[in-house]
Amino acid sequence: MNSETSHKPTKTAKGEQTRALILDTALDLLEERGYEKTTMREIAKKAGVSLGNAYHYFDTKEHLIQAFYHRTHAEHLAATAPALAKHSDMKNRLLAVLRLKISTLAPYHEFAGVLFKTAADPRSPLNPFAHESEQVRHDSIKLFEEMVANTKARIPPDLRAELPYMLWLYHMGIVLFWIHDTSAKQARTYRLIDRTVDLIDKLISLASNPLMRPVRKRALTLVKELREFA
Amino acid sequence: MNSETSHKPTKTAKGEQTRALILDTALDLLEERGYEKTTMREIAKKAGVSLGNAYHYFDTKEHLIQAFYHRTHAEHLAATAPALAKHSDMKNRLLAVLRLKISTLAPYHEFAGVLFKTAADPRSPLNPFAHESEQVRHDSIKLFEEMVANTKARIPPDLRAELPYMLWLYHMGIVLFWIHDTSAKQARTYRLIDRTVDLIDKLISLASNPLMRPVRKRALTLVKELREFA
DNA sequence: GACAAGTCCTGAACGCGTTCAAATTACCGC
DNA sequence: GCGGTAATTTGAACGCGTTCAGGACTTGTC
Repeated sequence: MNSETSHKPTKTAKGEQTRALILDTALDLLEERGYEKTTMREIAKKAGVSLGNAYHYFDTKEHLIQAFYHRTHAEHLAATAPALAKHSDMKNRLLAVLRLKISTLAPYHEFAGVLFKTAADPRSPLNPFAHESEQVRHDSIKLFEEMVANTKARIPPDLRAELPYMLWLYHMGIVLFWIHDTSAKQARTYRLIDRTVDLIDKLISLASNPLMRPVRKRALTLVKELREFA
Repeated sequence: MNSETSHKPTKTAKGEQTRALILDTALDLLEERGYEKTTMREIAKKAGVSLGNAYHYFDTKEHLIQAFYHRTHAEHLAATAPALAKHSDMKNRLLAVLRLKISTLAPYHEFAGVLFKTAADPRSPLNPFAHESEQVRHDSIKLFEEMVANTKARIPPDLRAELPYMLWLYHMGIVLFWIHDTSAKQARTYRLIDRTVDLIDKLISLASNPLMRPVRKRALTLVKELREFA
């Protein structure tokens, strides 16, 4: 909650306070009613500030979503720590990280559609590859870096180097699936996670086989380019 | 142009005419100025109809995009025919299909961002997995089905059955990359196509190896579920 | 404690997508 | 032709996100 460190700072203490007030009010309303049904006028009114003032702190309505990213990411990170301490093998770690991701996001399922809608727009500052989201993206990838770094499995260095980014991309795919998943309690997403993690584990072993070196090298070059593209 | 067969028909001939007029005007303006800068008022005015009338034929501004889908898909399909006749191996076919996809879409690069933005919203009728887009999606996949069906490479039947859908998904990924690609003439996208097609060709051979059967089975079950989910 | 230089805050106004009741026009059986 | 029904068309109105000129307030300086 108090981790909103990534916005341009206000000049006075009062400003900071107002900003936080608006943001908390906004996130409450957004969670309660969804994105479209929450208006900037409502947010301002409930926060007890003028409409124009809300726009003083948040350039657009979409910018409020950036804060949402930070909040859920922080929650996810916190939830993740004990699980990572408990398991030392990558398969179980990956499983835990992904399940926690979904359970963290669960309250926002209805709202998440808009989130990804705006995120998919290349011109939006919110798209995960945009400059403005670099901080969150980096933090997010870092989680997978640590996951990979501490695992003892025999993984060739070239693969090990790109694996965090690949897993991050994979995790984005899972979230995308979850957004479209209307099954009860998002059961399908959890099932997909179980299956894909299993498969990924197998594929990593496979790709680590010396015989696979040429294909692996080629694929990794590709991933590297993709990563640098962003 | 005359292939807009997928909308609920108007009741009079005049209506059909008006609808076409609005649509053509809209697509012209959208291509010229992009999505946000084109207003419904402008479209109506240039088409010589009232604002309300435009809304009589197109429920929302986004619905105009559906027509865009149809148009570019038809163009792509037409452009694709000679290339498919020329090549009989899958690698070159896939290469041709994808390159033509990008060159067909090229004029709309700026506009395509919004297109995918709305397409990513699970509640939008335009998202490629939605019911309303079933027709276009099906047609689009059909192209890959034919591509796979006519190829003589030794591909196990289980893989062959799912390959069209997998290639379609892959092709969506390429389009997504293209949308974010700001390099001159979208050179990076073309390079990505060259590389990935090459890799995919290798991976298909690999996956066809009898030793790979267990992993392949498992992966294909997953893909099948994914496909049926949509 | 007065002044200046910001910063914070206000609310009216703009243009947009969208809706709707009512007016107009086309169609069809007689 | 004629009337009636239904489709087409209109334009005013609504609520929204966003902008902006200006007022109120804070902070630092002497």
